[in-house]
Amino acid sequence: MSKSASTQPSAKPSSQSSGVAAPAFRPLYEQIKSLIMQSLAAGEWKPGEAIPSEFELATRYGVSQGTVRKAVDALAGEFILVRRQGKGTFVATHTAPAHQYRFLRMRADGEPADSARHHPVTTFIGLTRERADALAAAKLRLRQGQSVIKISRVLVFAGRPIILDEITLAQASFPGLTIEMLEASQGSIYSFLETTYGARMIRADEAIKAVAADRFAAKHLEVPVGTPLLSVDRVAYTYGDKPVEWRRGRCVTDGYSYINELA
Amino acid sequence: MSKSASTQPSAKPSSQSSGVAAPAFRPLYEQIKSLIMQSLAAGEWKPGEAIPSEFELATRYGVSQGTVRKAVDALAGEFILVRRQGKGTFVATHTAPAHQYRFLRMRADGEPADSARHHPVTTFIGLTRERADALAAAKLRLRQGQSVIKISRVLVFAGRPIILDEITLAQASFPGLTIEMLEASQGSIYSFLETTYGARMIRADEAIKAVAADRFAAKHLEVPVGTPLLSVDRVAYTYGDKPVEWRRGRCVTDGYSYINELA
DNA sequence: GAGTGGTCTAGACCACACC
DNA sequence: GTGTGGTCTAGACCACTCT
Repeated sequence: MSKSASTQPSAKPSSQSSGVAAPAFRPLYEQIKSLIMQSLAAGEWKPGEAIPSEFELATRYGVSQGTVRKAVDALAGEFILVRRQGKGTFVATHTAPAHQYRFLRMRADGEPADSARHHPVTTFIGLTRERADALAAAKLRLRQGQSVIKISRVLVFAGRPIILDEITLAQASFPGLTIEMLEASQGSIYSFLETTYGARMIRADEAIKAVAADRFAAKHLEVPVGTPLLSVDRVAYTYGDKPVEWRRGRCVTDGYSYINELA
Repeated sequence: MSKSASTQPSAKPSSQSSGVAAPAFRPLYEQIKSLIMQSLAAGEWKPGEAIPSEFELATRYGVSQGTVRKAVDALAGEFILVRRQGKGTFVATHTAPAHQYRFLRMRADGEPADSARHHPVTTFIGLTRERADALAAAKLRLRQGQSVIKISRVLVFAGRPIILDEITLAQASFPGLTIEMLEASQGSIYSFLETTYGARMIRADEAIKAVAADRFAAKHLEVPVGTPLLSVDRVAYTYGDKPVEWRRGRCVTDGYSYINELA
C-alpha cells in the first residue's frame, strides 16, 4: 500500500447498496489483523514461536507501525498472541505452564482465582471410535454418522476425583489417536492436541446445568447415585470459528466451585 | 502538566527501593484513567450522562488527546464508559434496556447468547432486616452483626419460575429500602439501586455449584424437593472494588442453562 | 457545518531483555 | 549497545450525529 497523496492508503468505503446490511467500512488494522490470523492459521508461525517485529510487519503490509500495533493489541487481547516487552510477540500456546489449564474454571473453595494452584492429575478411562449422533454432529458441524473419537477421563484434584469428562473429536481431524498417546502425554489435552496435531483451541462456549449423578458418573466420581453434579457442556473452536472439540463434563461441587468473573 | 523540554511530561520512574515490589513505572494513561474513575466515583458525571470530549479532558489533564483516548478505551473495555461515535462518551448504566440484565447468564436452551431475549418477570417474596452472619459479613466486608437487608425474589421466564434469589445488602448503604419500592420499580434490581441510591455495580465474581432443592426452593421454583439446581453465589462490586451486594441464586436448569464464553 | 469519536501516520523517547 | 515492545505526542483526515 503506497502512500499516494492521501494518508489513508486503502480501505475505501465503496458504499455498495447490496440487499442487506453493508459492512460499510473496514479499518485497516482489522484487515491487518485478518492477514495475521491467516498466517497463523496457515502455520507460518507456530505456537510458542515469535512473530516478526512490529516494524517488519509494518513494512510487509505497507502500513505504519502504529497500525500493526493496534492489530496485534487486539489479537493479544484475545490470547491469540502474547507480547513480551523487550523480547517480541509470540504465538500463544496451551503448552506453557501458565496457560495449561486456561479453560479450566473449577477451583477449590477458598482458593483465589489467580493462584498458582496445583494442577489436576488425569486418569483416562477409555477411547472409542463411534459414529456421530445428532447432538455431536450438530456441535462439531459434522454430518450425522461421520466417525468421531470419544474419550472418557477423570480429573483428580488433591487425590479426589472431581471431574468426569466425555470428549468428542472428529476422527478426520485427529487420525491415529490412541489412548496410549494420551496417557504418555503430560499436561492438558489441549497442550497435547496442539503439539501433536497442530490443533490450536482459540476460544470455547460453555453451557452449564445441574444434574443428578448417574451410575457411570457416581462410580468414577466416587459419590452416591443422584448426587447433584455440575454438567458443563463445551464446544471449543480453532481459527475461523471452526468447532473442533465437544465435551460434556460432570463435576463434583463439594469443596469445589466453577468460578466466573462478570464484567 | 506543562511540556518542558521533554515530550514526557510526568510519570517519572523514581526508582525508590522500598521494602517490597516497587510499582516501578505507571503510564500516564493509567493515571488519567484513575482520575476519570475518581470523578466517576465522586458523581461528577452521572450514569447515562456524557463526559467531556476527549479534547476537553486532554486540556484539563494537560496531556494529548491520544493519551486520554487510551484511558477512555480501557474504561470502555470494562463497560464503565460507553463510546458512541459522533455523539460522545457516556457513563455506562444498568438502566439502558440493552444492559438491564448485563450480569444475567441464564438462557433458554437453543437461544443464541446475543439474542434480544425476552426479559424475566420479577416476583418479590420478602424483605427482612437482619444481623450479618459470618458468611455475609465476609462477603460484604462488614463486621459480623452489622445490619443487613435480605431480599428474596423469584425470576420468572416465559411463565416458569427459574431463579430464586436471596440478596443481601448492607443496611447502611441503602437506608429506607422497602419491598414496596422494589415492587414499584421496573427492570433489574441493579437499575433500581443505581437510580435510587446511585450505587453502580461495576463487576461481579461468581462461584457455581450443583445442589439439591430444599423445601423453600422447591416450593418457589415449583420442582420436587431434591431436584438438582444450580447454586450461583455472587458478590457485586462498585468503584474501588467495594463489595456492595452478596446474593445466592438457585436456578432450575431444565430448559435453561448458565452460559459462558471462555477466551 | 460543527462537533465528537475513529483511524492512520510519523517520530521521539522509555523500559526491558539479551548480548 | 542493539533490538523489541510500550508510551506519548501532534496533526491529518474519515465517519457519524445533530442542527
